[in-house]
Amino acid sequence: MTSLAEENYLKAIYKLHEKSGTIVSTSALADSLSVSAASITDFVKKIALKKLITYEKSKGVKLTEKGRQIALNIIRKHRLWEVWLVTKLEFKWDEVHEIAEQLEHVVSDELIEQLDKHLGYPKADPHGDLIPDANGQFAKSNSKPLLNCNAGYKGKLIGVAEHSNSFLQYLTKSNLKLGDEIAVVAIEDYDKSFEVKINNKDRKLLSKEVVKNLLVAEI
Amino acid sequence: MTSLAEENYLKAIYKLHEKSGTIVSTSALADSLSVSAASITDFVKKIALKKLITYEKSKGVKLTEKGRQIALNIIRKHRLWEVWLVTKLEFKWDEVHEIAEQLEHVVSDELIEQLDKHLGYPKADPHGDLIPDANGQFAKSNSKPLLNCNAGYKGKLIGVAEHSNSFLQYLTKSNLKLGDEIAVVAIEDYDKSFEVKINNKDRKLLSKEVVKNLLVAEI
DNA sequence: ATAGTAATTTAGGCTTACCTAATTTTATTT
DNA sequence: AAATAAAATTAGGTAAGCCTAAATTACTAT
Repeated sequence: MTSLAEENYLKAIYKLHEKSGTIVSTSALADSLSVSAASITDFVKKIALKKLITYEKSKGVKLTEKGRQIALNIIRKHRLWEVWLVTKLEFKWDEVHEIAEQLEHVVSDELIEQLDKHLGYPKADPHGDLIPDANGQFAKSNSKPLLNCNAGYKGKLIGVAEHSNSFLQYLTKSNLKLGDEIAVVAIEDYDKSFEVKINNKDRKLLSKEVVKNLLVAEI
Repeated sequence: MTSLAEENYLKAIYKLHEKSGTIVSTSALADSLSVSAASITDFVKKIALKKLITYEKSKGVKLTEKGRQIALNIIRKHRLWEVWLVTKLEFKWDEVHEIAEQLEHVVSDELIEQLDKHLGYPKADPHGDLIPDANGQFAKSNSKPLLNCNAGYKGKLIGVAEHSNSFLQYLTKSNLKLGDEIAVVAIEDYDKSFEVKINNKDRKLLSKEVVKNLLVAEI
């Protein structure tokens, strides 16, 4: 029904739209999928005929509701597999992406149902990203970047806004993980670096770059 | 490195050779892969150039050691995934084949290592088929078809020689499963049907067709 | 407003893995 | 051994998903 390439295009479009909020350009897609712009134009025309996206010549593409549901299903599968890899197979959070990238394309609704059950119906993946349900519905979340918080704020680290290996490994090295309690002791006005206290114990200095990518919520 | 199609061809050649013991013919492969004979000839020439098989024009193909190792690795992955599906995800033994058929192509040595560990290093899949180790080595097995046993024989059901859904469902319906103790009470000479006793309790009549496909071993 | 640059599309091609129809080779039967 | 049937191969073609190079369209800056 939906080819591997189609699934990857739809997922990429979803993610780029999520990031920018706008119509997705040919070059953004080409970049994200590591495919030439010419190939994108070709492919995009084809899946537009299948009503998975709308395509405005020279402007870009948008997902239709049908395309969006397919993208969300892939994302659901990807995140469930990541949970499995970390909780059952002892992988680290920076080791699961490429494997989940393959597993997400396995086709079987019963498999995903049983996997979800096996994992205890998790709401988020190992990076704190919410897992949409079988209908593409997300739970509500009131997380915000730590950067937006003031001195005195106290909350829990519930996700990261950046998934690069280097960032994830930096956090691991710094002994920061999801669930940790973070209290903002002080904010340096000059460079927006944060002095924080982790789990009421360790004091740490975090750069603006870092706190921008830490997502926190009320305890 | 190895494409999906290549993996499936190598696996099919392995299985056909296992069954027949001979060189594998174009038509047997065409049949098994549901692909035209002409396509088989084409493809077989290509993978012969890659030294995965040897190809004798108009006679058939054989795996090279390299091809055999790839085939065994796919079989290893397939069987490990089947164990996972049955033991962790609560699937029935007649429901796992098509899903494992997809999962077997996921590429990650660490994944398979961790999966193997997670499952407790199983030696056999849910149908009793042995799982080769990472070097393509099988454990020894002394199973034989129940058909080859005499009246008075007592053994354990450790595998099946036929994997069709209808056979597996027949066994399930008959309340026969791996691990059951089977004692041969009598053999009807006329049609080679077996009267057996299961787990020292239920008496059952099994046709020749059935006992041919039940693999037993000493307790 | 127009030149220059960047983004996009068109045109023409390639590879992989398939196909059908025609031909050739091998096996079987009389 | 010749005739027939079955199996395998060759020849020519297709669709999917990619490519480069050239042409076009859109954006930016003076």
